[in-house]
Amino acid sequence: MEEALNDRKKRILKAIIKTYMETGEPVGSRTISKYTDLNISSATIRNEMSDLTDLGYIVQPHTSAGRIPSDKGYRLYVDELMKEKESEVAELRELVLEKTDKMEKVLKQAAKLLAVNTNYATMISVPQYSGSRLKFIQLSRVSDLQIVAVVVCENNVIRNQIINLEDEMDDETILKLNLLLNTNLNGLPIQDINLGMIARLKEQAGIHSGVVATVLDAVAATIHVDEEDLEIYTSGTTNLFRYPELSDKSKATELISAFEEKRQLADLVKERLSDTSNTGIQVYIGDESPVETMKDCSVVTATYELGEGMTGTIGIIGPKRMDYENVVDNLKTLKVELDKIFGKKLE
Amino acid sequence: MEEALNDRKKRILKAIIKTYMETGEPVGSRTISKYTDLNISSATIRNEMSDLTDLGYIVQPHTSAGRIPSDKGYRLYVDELMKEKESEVAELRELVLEKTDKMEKVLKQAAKLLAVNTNYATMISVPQYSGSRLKFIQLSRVSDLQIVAVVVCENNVIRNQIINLEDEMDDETILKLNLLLNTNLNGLPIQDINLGMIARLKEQAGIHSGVVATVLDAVAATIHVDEEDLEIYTSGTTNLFRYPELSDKSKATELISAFEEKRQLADLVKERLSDTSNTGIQVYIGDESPVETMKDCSVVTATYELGEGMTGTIGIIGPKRMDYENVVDNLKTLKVELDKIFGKKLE
DNA sequence: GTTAGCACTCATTTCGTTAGAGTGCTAACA
DNA sequence: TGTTAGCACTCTAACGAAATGAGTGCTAAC
Repeated sequence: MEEALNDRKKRILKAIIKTYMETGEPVGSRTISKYTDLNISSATIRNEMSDLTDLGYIVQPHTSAGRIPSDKGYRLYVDELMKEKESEVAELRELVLEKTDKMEKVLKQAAKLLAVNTNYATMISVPQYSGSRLKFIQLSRVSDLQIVAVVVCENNVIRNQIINLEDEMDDETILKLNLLLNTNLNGLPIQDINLGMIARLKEQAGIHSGVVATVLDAVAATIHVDEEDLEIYTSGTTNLFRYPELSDKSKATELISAFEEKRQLADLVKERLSDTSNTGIQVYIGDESPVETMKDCSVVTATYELGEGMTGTIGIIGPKRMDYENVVDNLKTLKVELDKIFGKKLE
Repeated sequence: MEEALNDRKKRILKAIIKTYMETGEPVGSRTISKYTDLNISSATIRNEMSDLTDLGYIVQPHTSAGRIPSDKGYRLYVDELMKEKESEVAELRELVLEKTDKMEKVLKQAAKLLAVNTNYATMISVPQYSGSRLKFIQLSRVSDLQIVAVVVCENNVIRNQIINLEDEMDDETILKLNLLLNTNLNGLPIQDINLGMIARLKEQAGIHSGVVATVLDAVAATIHVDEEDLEIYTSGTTNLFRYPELSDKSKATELISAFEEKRQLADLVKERLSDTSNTGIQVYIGDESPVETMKDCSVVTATYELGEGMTGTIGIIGPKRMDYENVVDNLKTLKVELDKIFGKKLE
């Protein structure tokens, strides 16, 4: 029974899905019969539809209603039927991203653009900089009892933190500390700078160990960003209201909360990062989604890179009947666009 | 006709408002008649209600429905009736804010807490640091063609930016620039560091004017944050779904969008900042709101300070029938709590 | 001034009916 | 054997009439 569908069945399935994508209503045999390409009577369509139902590609909400695609149906569409068409469509709207210095702004804008272009909800995660190497550390005195630690990574991400001291620290000590930190840490991958490493440095610092310990701890904290701190921008969440199948109160509440809280979105990002095998774009349909809340949606994600192992995730969340072609195309162009922007200068 | 209401009318109005706050349904004379405190028959109540309707404190959605408070009614409640009760209620839930170093985290958490405590939507703006003074600037070389500018303000807010150079810059020049910047700018209020000032500095720099100009511009940009950049955290937007009068699709969409876009929330913050006269907490009922989108809501805002003229705004947005006492109390305690945290150490 | 009583209004609910979309099956046709 | 026309059947959505009931306003009596 898991044999490949014959051509006609595929064409009918495709017609059903396309129609359902537009209308959001169950589609009946007569509608498909009038569908341009195929000249088959509704009765024949009915027979085929009956088969497709048995095979699990479409379902009937109730007797005497039309059919709607099942997850399995969408899956086939995304894997096979859609690709056939891909070359035909093309013609992408151009994504005009302002060239601005601030990565943050670019990303916010990208999310917004994507939302406007697709009419779905979008998210984009700020790249994590694990894997990147440390380029430069500098401690500077700001006032008597405060120094500021500035950490620059190879990919030009900057972190900083004010360190409050118990006792004053003379300029010479600060200079020494700077030297110590830079000679020992520069060029090291961020994740190698762990507690053990810091402990060894503390020993080397020797004399001033008291104050130095404070400073080193602070530096370590500065370098290591909390997992929790994963930043995510979202846009177009209210687009979800456009789709009746998602906009009843309880579903909408759950979804919008997910977008506001962002914690669940972070799971999407993690899922994406751990999935190394991939060409770049991943489609989750319904239950396939790594996020429980989105089991009535489809989620399409892409990763973008900006060198040195910094990867971010873009996600589009919409109804299962989302326009997969358009979404995938948009993601592809956005990926290219982001590469162009971030390939040159960062932040 | 604008005479003060007699005591009984006030008590009845208060009873109507309190009841409506709980139920969200128009309240009838019989309901009020059974209301504990007052022993008056429903017929009498009807007469009084008729008067209150004429005076504009309550309205009738349609003949043969109960009454609901008008904006004017709520206003009276907030200004007079509520205060009477305030002392009775008190007993605030304690707001437990984790003591963390990151201002950002504290604020996010505060918004969330407030949302959970009140069941309304909340926002909190990251304090702008206009008015603060410059404490320290440091340029450091990061690589051959890059230097990083770190700017620290008196309130310990740190900004930084990578500056890409056209030509190499020797250590001595960087040292000189550091000196130049610090001697000229330290202690100056941020807003005084404008283009004119920068132009003068450029002249002083003399020889290397080419490169120096780039650097100075970058520093200026670093210091001056866009008005647009006002950061706002929100929480509990989906709480708005709890109130039927706000959760029909079009209203909900508009409101949730407002919270996502944040631009409109920024108007709230601005309104708040320009309003100097105030004791701290402001209640906008319905049309009084500075934000058009929220004309069906009530908005309660408070400002919190963290020294050096840095002020942020907290806002609670809910239905007109919000529990004003509780909201105001919560805001008051949160203000105190934020003062406690930020009074000592920042960011 | 307060209250009981009553007629009246109007939104909401209920329930039966209808209309229509769509199916499944059978029988005929190529 | 695959395709099609035709028809009975199913089930939802839409409609409308009637019942319900909450609430008012007014009048008359206390």
